[in-house]
Amino acid sequence: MPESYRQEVRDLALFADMDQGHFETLMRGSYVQNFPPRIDLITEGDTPDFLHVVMSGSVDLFSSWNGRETSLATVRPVSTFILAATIKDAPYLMSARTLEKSRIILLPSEDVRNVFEKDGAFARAIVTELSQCYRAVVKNTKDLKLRTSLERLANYLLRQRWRTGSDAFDLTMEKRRLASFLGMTPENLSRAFKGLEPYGVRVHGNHIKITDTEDLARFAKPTPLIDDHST
Amino acid sequence: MPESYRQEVRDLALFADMDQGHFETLMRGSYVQNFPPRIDLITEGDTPDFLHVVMSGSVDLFSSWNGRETSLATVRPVSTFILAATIKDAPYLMSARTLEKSRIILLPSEDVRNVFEKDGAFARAIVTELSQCYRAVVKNTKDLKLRTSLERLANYLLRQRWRTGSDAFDLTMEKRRLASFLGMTPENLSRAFKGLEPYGVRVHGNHIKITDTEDLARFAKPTPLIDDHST
DNA sequence: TCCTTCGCTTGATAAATGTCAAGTCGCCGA
DNA sequence: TCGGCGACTTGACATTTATCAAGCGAAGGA
Repeated sequence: MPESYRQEVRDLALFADMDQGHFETLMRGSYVQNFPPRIDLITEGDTPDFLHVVMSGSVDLFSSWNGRETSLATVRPVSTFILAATIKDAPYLMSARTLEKSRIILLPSEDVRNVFEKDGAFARAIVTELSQCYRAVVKNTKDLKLRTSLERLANYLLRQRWRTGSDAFDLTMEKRRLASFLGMTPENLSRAFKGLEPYGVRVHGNHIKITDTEDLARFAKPTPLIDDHST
Repeated sequence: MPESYRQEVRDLALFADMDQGHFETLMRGSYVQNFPPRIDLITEGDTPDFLHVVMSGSVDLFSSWNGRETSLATVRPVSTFILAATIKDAPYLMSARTLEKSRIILLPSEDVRNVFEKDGAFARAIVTELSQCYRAVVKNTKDLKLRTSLERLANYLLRQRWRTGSDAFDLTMEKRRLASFLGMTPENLSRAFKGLEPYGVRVHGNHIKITDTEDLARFAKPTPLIDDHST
């Protein structure tokens, strides 16, 4: 087994405090794999084989029903996905595909469950991770149910501004995926960008410039209870 | 401290396997309280004082933003709420109010966190509970983003049919709250019920009768990946 | 360089959903 | 028994959002 990624995994909050022997057990069955862009990693409804850890690149979590599809989240390094399904040994609720070239570590689900049963520190780390995920989804639900698409876009842009620390930034995903993530069509997103021009939003391709943050915020009315993704 | 509710709590999956001494610690600071209907229990944005356990009655979890309000979930006996906020010691993302007369046990958040840090079995039980909650919210998000309001109502009715095991049942909440829960206005819900008549849905007050399940299911296209709330 | 492809935009239109106002109905207390 | 309140319904209308079709324009391959 290559040593190259052992330390990267060990440094993750999820694995940092666990027993060394248990960690070895996990690593023994694990492997790392490089995927090209647009490769399907998992399909919703399947049973978890591996816990996935994204080391580089990015992964789209999405779901389909009745011919429709929606993007639910983007996983960026370094974090895991499908943790809940792995622990419960329940079917995936979302599908996953790489967005770009990605390096992903695979930990056999059964090993993860076995170690989880024995290792209290690991269980506590999982609680922390799951709490974070749970709260993120709740915030997303509030965003969807309480705001119009224009308001969702405005707040999304303010979050990006906060994340990058700059009034000018590039969108981190295609507009079509952003539209899906925000729960609207690409056409509607295009018009929503236009609709935010009066509030000081300039768009050139995927480059965004916010010329009047105060004005945009007055419209968007951001709140940490929806828009602060760190707590 | 009254012994009356000790065993009820101990029997909950969340507390069943934990160390006896730790359980005593939790119970020492706890108390039970009876609330009338429509009483506010917690307000979003506040910091968790107590983990709440609903022993009887029911509690509405909701959220407000910019003068709008939406119902996110109903908590029924016996289960807890605001577990994630308690563990993370982060602000509540939802408000809670009793829907009916309710008996609720309150466990000081700090005690919960202290025991969580020491007790692996408790941590594992929390993981199980949080996984369940997380997956429930993801399913709800898929319901919201992939379905129209008519489809959401149709699938809701099929879930109720499944839950009660009968083609005829009463709605468990006011229509206005059901509308809010399903992400629509009361007016729209009223029309949606009408829109499902051709598929064999009869409504009299809050009594529902499904005369042609096959037909309704053909329209609703339920899937366990959204509608099975047990996994 | 030219051509194709694909994502994006735009316009016209349709469908879904929300808003406002007025009514109906049933329940509960005086 | 009689109001009166509140939830629900209904109709008319406005707004939001989706759909369909056409066109634009940048990126990449022949």
